[in-house]
Amino acid sequence: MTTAKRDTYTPETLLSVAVRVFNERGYDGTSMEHLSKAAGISKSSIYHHVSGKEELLRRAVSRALDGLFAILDEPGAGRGRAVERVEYVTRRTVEVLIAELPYVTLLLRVRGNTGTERWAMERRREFDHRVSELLRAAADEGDLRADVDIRLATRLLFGMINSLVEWYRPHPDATAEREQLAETVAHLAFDGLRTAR
Amino acid sequence: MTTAKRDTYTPETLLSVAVRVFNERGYDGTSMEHLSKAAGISKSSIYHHVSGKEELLRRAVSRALDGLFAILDEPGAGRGRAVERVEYVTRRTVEVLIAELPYVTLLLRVRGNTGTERWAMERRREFDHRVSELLRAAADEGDLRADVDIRLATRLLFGMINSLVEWYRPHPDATAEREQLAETVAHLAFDGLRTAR
DNA sequence: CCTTGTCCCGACCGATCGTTCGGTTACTCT
DNA sequence: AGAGTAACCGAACGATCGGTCGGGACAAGG
Repeated sequence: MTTAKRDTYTPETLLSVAVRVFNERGYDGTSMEHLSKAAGISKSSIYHHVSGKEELLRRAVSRALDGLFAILDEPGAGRGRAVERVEYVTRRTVEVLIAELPYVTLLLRVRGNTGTERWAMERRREFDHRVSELLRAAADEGDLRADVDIRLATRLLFGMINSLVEWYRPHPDATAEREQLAETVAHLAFDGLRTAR
Repeated sequence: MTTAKRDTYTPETLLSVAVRVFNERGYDGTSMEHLSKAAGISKSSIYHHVSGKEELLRRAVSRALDGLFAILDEPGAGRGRAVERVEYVTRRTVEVLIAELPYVTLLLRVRGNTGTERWAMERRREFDHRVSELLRAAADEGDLRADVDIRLATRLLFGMINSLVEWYRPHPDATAEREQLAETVAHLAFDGLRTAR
């Protein structure tokens, strides 16, 4: 079963163009006219492939959310000491965020103006909550500093990771770079910036 | 010289309403109609106080930028070892970010669609660069881990700090809470999350 | 009383928004 | 060749966009 080569748009290829423009101009700042110029087809032709602007948003954030939630089902997130599971999830979150960069970028920027956006925000909160539980478990096992509030630490940790979408621009063919980035993030989060005292 | 009490809007009081709505709906997602409903005056009356939507944005991000740049002129940012200056700027950035939370929030979300937005992004990059130079100096003095790339560390540090705007909601009358938050952020960034090994 | 200026309003402007529609092109299958 | 259909288009829809305009309400000063 081979996928026939197409020189026309599919919902998926159209999505990749749309997400790029959404991230450049913001979702609300992007008109269907902008999308049609970027895709090289007329505005009305877009509606042959997708039902409208909001479906493009829904497809994009769904892809991002699926990638993130899949991390929690991986073996590394479910066995070992909690602190090791947190480190694993941290690293993998960085990797997924990079692998699906434009989609996660869009996810992290939704403001809640539409039903789709509110649904995405809720799912994202759920993911954060699952990781927060892991951090809590690691604290209970004595592997995290006792003087730091867990909810605060969770938010700062995600703040650091999620900020990647604001500045990281991947090199092509640089899987090593990606792994090292994940390593550095985890290293910084758990061991800090300062030299050992 | 006393400021006469007013029961009508000034550009400043109107700004505080506008910024709140901008942050709730996004700048592009906010119409002048939205602002007029939130302010309780008609759409056309807004133009009696400000020249238009973009002036509101410019006033808001200017206020945020002025607060941030003022940190760099404070004595604590200019004397002592570089690593201490960085810690000071980190703490003060958190404090200013909280003190001017809605304005900084708006600043951190501009996408560059208009001239005002691009100007704001450029000024913000300049601030980041100034702090990055401090980190570089601290690394040269041997006070930061040698195995971490400075530009990467700068971005992660700012990512962590700036993420505050996404979740921190200040209590009224909680200056102690604010100082402790700044302390925790600095502590986490420089000493890490893990218990001492 | 009348003027002056501040503050505000409803009505309206041209432009643009997301979306729809009727119809044309171009490829696939028989 | 002819039928069927996926892909696409220009034109237009009602709604809403940011912004303008002429004028009314009201307080202060004469």
